[in-house]
Amino acid sequence: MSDPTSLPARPPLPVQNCTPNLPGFTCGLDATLRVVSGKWKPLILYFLAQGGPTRYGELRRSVRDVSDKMLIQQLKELEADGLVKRTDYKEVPPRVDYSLTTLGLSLAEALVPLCTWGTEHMAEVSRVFAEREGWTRRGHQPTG
Amino acid sequence: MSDPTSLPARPPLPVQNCTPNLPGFTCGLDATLRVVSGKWKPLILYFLAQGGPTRYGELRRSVRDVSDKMLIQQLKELEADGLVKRTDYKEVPPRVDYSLTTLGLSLAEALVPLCTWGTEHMAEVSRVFAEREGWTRRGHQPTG
DNA sequence: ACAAGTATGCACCTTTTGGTAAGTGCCCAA
DNA sequence: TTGGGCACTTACCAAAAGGTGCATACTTGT
Repeated sequence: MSDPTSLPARPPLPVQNCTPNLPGFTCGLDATLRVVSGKWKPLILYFLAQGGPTRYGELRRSVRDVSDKMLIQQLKELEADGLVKRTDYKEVPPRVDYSLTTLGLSLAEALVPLCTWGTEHMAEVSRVFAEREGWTRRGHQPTG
Repeated sequence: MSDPTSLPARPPLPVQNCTPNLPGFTCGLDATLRVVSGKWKPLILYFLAQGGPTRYGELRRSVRDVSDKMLIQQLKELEADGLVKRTDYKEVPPRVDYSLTTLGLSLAEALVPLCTWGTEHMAEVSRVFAEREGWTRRGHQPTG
């Protein structure tokens, strides 16, 4: 009956919507991950979702440890993907700000469950990563 | 009133839960992305969520174009992260299967909105990617 | 005996991603 | 005149991710 090889009566599939569609994407999730993956993109999305239109410099200061090159690059990609809008006020000294588009906002909304999951299971995930990488090297007080 | 510089009365923040927490993760989303990013991981999660315990070979055939090295590697990582369980039946010829853990299943559930988003906006995303990369090289009729 | 299938491991290489440091053109303050 | 802030840009480099192909040890089928 509970023979692992037969696997009867599957409970409701959690990851539906994941049907291979357009060329280049294996599924919706794949498409999504391509636009959000990038070391700083989630953070950028996060800050823009929170703060609304944000100037470059401010964003730069908000997203800690990001370099100019990286920030610009990720912003450009997000812009090219239609997730953020860049507004250049053509002033001098330069003034530019970035905000989420409707698409970007909808993505940010879709990300909420992932944020929640990550927050809830961060301890587990963190623990496992700590061992894989040399994470405790600087000594941020492990167990002892 | 709708002066872009003043931004009054923010609507509800969509990406809450994204508060910097444990060392190594900037936010929950960051933690989540670290465990799901990997070229084949979403697909693996997808198939496991659909099919339940799946033998290596079957998975290999399901996840099209994946190589042994990659599949094994991603499975190992997913296993190390506590998302999938590997069962070795110690038979000969070898028989091993992979299934989602409770944690893996909960993640798969959290991924659903992303799948949906990706599916809904795949056309847009695909279009933009087509131009960025050399996507049209095989000639799937561009504009001209 | 030989090929094929089973689930991996390993060596080597290319591509992608991320990071550092410097420079640009413009203005303002000291 | 020097220095700083603004929003970038560029050249170069290191690290991570991904890919190819061969090897293993054992069994079944031809």
